Amino acid sequence: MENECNHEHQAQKQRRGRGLSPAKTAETQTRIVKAAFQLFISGGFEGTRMIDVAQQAGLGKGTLYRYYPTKEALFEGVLVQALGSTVQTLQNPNLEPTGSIEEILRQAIRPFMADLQKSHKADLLRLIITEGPRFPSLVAVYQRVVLEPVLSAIQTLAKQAKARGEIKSEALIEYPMLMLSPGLLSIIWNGLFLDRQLQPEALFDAFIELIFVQS
Amino acid sequence: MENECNHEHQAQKQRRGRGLSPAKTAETQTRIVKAAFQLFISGGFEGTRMIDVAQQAGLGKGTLYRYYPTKEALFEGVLVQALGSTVQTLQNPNLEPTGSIEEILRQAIRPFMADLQKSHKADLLRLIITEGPRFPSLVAVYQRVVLEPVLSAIQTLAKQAKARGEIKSEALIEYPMLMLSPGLLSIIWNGLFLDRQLQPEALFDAFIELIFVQS
Amino acid sequence: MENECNHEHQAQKQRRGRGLSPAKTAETQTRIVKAAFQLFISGGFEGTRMIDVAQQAGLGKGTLYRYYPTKEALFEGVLVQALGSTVQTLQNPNLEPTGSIEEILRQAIRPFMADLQKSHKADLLRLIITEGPRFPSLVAVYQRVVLEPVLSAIQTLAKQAKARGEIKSEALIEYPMLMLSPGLLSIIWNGLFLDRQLQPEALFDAFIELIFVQS
Amino acid sequence: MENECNHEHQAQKQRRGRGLSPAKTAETQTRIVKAAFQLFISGGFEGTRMIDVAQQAGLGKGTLYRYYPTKEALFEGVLVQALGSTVQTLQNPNLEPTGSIEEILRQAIRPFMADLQKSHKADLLRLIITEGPRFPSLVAVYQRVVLEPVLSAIQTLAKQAKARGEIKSEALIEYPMLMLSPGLLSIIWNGLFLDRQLQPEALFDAFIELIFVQS
DNA sequence: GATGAATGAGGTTTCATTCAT
DNA sequence: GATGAATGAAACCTCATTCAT
Repeated sequence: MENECNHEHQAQKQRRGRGLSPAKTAETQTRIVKAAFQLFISGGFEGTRMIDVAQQAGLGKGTLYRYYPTKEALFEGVLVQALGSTVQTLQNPNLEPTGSIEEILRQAIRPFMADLQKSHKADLLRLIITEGPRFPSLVAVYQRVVLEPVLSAIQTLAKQAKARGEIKSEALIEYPMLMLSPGLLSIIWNGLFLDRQLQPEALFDAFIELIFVQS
Repeated sequence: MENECNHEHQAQKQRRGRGLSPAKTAETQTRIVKAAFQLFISGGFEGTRMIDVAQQAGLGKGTLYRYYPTKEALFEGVLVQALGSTVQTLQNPNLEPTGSIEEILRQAIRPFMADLQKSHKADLLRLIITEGPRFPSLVAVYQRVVLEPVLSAIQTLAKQAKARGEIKSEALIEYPMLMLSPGLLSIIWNGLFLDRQLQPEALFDAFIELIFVQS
Repeated sequence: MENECNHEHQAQKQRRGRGLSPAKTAETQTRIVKAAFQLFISGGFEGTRMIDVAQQAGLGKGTLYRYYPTKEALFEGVLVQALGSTVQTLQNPNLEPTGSIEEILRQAIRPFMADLQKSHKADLLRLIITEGPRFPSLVAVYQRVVLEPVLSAIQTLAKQAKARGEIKSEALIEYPMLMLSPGLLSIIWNGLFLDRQLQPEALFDAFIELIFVQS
Repeated sequence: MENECNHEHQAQKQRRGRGLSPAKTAETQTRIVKAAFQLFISGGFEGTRMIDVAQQAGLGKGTLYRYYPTKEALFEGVLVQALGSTVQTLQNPNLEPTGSIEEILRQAIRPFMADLQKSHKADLLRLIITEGPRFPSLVAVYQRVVLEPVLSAIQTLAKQAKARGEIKSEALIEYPMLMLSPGLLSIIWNGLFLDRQLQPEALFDAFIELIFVQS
């Protein structure tokens, strides 16, 4: 009753106070990352000004630079942070070996597709795609911690499917990334054609159907 | 103060036309577009300076501005021009109705895939993807003159395939863009992972195989 | 919340005084001055950051500002302090009236020259020379407490020398600062040409020799 | 009578025009160097803002950067230019071998001393002294093109004087820079004690008198 | 017609200083 | 008393754009 949401108010209201606080640091960090991610998403790297990030986070410019020494560092920091949650998602293998490979694929990948939109993974990916050439190290990290594991898993499944005869072609063994192409397509598509969005799950379902629903 | 040398711009070249030497102009245009395209490809919109375009084209900055009044205009002009050749490619339907849909698809789309790399269509697409949000009108043009016709054609083929029983699923009818996802994947992939390039045709072949080579 | 420990600042040390532990304070002062002097020497006024001074002194920025309210105050405080030891050195007149003026000059000034390097007087002088225009009050103090007394003493000696016939010229009476020029030269020289240092004493000796070893 | 100082007016009046001119470039260059030198003299390197230089020169910031890509480059450029005139002065040896070494020294060095003030050589020297540590390359140039030749010449004269018996001491042979110390003293002195300026020539005369007028 | 010198808004970054804890 | 997170004025530098020649 008294003022339980006291600090929340302050965060919103752009507190002019400059005091220190033992745990405020973490909150400031969070505010920065959140603001920066949002702005980088909509404006890209070049299109985002440091002062906008600061204002969006309710901070002064200088504060930003206490946490990230350059705009590049901010960008990388934000993306690496965002990448962390992606990796966490991936670490829920959740692969029940019961059922056909088709089932397993659906179970394993579809949730990720569905998650692309709800979480900001699609935005993250779009950012990496768009700004990748400027941040090769970021791309390398992404490749190592996200892409390679996923491709390996898909390849393994593809081999099983081939072994079990559920798939005739070896194409998926050689090009496991094909399985991700519907997701990629939806990300790019939705980034360009704002008035005609595609559901990644729907696209993925269609893709699976195309592959398996034959005979 | 007086204006007696009104026709001074004619003096340079042939007397006939009133405009600036049309041949020279066209060549300069070409040089600009070529230089700008190349630079936009490697540096993106923000990363390309007008003076670099001018120098690359062997011109002065002022001259560049005679042809394109702003950097935006230059970018759009360049992309629209590049788009033109894409459209030309598309207008060779070349669809021989003989053979299975699979054959037709291969015949129709695979050359385009193979062409992605050789011509600079992949680069063009990457540019549109990257800078699209900043140039919505460009995206609209691309959608209208390239994407829609292609998707329509694919859809038509997909309907035929379904009708003929060559494909069981209706997925491709609803989501014809799926047929383009291997190409898109290779474009994005090659833009990010410079040390492990994917051949669009190979990816497309694998995709077709995955769909059709069943049981 | 409660305030019963109003005297908490006493608790740290002896009960008697009310002020902040005087010993601690003095030590902190010393640390600050030492750190700041060192940094001002190598970086000049503009080139020295307050945070570096604080860190070098093992303090927080805020603490630094408790002792010196501005960077200017710190600079002046440091230099005035350093000036103090110079003055002390000067107050050992040590002028034994026995022997020639040449002897007395050597005895009186040479130790000071030799001291220039060992102590940081050369650095101090260089700082005053370099930053003087920004701190006129400092220069005035230096002029009053160091320069004038020294010049007076030299002048007195020069008059004696003239009276005794040890020097023919009256130049040194009118321009007593000439006697300091070898020291100044070495300070400036050593500040510029780090790889070819000059010993102030050697230069001073040469100067004296030049003046007196004639006939 | 008509308007002979026509262009001078424009220079003063901060011409807003942006036009190009084949020879205006040199004038702009001159304006920049002049303005920058003046400001660097009074404010030092750190104390001079690029925008002030631009305004003082009647130019926009950007124009400054067309001519000098960084503040450091501007500083070095200005000093090197100023150094040029110093070197020119030195190249009038003007040493008439008639008369005593004392005469020659007076003839050779005194004009330079007298020139220190009138031209801006004293200011130049003060700048080099003050900012030297930040611009070692500049110091090296100065050492090579100005200092070494001068010291060599002095040394040669000192040897002659010794050989002729005009000087008993070898001090000047080993430390030829002593001959410059009165000049240096006056430069430093005048920079610090604005209300009690010393004439370099007077100081130099006194110095010479001290050395030669003996017995 | 072509040119490039000139411009200045706008962006990044630094750092002296404050003050809540 | 001490601390360092927060602040924002101010400095450097870039580059799209203009226009006199």
